[in-house]
Amino acid sequence: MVSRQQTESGTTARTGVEAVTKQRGRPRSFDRETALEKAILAFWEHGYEATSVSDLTRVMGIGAPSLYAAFGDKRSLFDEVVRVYGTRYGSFGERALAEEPTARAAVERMLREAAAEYTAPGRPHGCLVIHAATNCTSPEVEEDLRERRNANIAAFESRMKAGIAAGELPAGTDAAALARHTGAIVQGMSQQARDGATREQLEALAALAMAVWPDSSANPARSRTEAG
Amino acid sequence: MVSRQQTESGTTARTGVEAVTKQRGRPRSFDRETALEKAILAFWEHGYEATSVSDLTRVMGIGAPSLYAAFGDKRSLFDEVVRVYGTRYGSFGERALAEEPTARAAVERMLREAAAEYTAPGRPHGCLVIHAATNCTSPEVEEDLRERRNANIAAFESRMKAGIAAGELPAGTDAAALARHTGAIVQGMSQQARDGATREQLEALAALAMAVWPDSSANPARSRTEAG
DNA sequence: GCATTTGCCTAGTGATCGCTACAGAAAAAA
DNA sequence: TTTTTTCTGTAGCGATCACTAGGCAAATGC
Repeated sequence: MVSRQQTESGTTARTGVEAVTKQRGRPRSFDRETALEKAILAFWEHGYEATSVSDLTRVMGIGAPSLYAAFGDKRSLFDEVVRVYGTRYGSFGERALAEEPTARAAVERMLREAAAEYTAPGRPHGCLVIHAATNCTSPEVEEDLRERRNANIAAFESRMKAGIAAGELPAGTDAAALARHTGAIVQGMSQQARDGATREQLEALAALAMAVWPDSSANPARSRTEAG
Repeated sequence: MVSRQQTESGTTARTGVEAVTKQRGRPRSFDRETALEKAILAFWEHGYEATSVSDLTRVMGIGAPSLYAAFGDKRSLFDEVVRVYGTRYGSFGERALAEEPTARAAVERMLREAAAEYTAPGRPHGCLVIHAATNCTSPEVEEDLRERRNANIAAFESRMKAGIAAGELPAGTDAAALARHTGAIVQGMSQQARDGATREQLEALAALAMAVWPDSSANPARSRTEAG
């Protein structure tokens, strides 16, 4: 009765085969997935506290009781929003870390993609995880996203340590500092995307930031028109 | 009758000589400056929206009517808080830019001091201007601090351009990108200070970030225990 | 058809928001 | 002292907050 409401109704897995059983009562008059996407955009743009339930019902196109029946309370809706956001919009970092052959290539790709993602047209700028729960009345929400941010930095560090172990980075490389630096660049890029920076400006920033890597070439701060 | 209430009462400048004229009515029962400092700390820690007027009256130790009589409404109190914060806590950047002989030395000092300021004990961590007005219901407050952040980046850029003109930086240096990069580092440091980073961690991050400068030495990402 | 189940809509809950009217209290001016 | 001026405390304003009770609507099961 409780958890049932928050899952997509109409499908049940039975004996390994997905069987569609007709729901008994009145069917939902809205599409849960598109309503969730609207909620993602609203929370993304205005943050957890500044997005009221009446804001949500307006942009989702449903009444408050429908929202509570389908998603639980505001907090659990936000939790789902953060989870889906992570897989739908915030996974480029993990993907780069997992797919690129070196830590350096992974971070370079991540920063380049961040410049594009954080300024993508038709979406709120910047990163939801970085901005949606700052200055919250309820500390739990704030703490939840804080842990995600710190987990990201920890993931950077472990990837860099793997790079050191693999010999792709010098043995003396300070993985923790490099990871924190990468996190600061990502967070700073997200902030500046919110503050109106363009994709090109963020790309230049990111390219410059790559100069801190041990095997970088000299004179990175030269303009691209001169240095190529 | 309107602006009078918001200034410190009891002193009036007359014919160039500061004359203390006794106030006519009942004197204020609290010290306006210490109450303002409490408000600074409250807004600094929780941000504009998450700090309610009742929060303010509690930490300031005064009633709501006294607050409104002495500081105007919540918005104008926040404006004063931001202004005083800027001179009291947020001026280390300007000072470094103005006092250091080179742009590079100025940024290096600014980042080093930021690591200390953003983690100073007994105060909220991070920067009020960066964090206190994200996700606001009223866009004006958000825009006000956004303009301050962008003005800071513009100040970085003009200092770097001056450095190029003075010959202390290579002529091809991309001042705009370097300024945005510096802004990203500062904003990232502030975010990480809020997320629990220590002063030492931020100092390592800042030292690493200085490697993007044209005249930096090689292999900056090495640990200090090995390289220094 | 009828009963059951489930979702939607109206209308509201108590709590808190920013803010203020009003009366009493404390000072100087008369 | 009395009057005038200003501040303080109580008490409450309308608006909005997150949230929900209750009745109706729309589907299936019989």
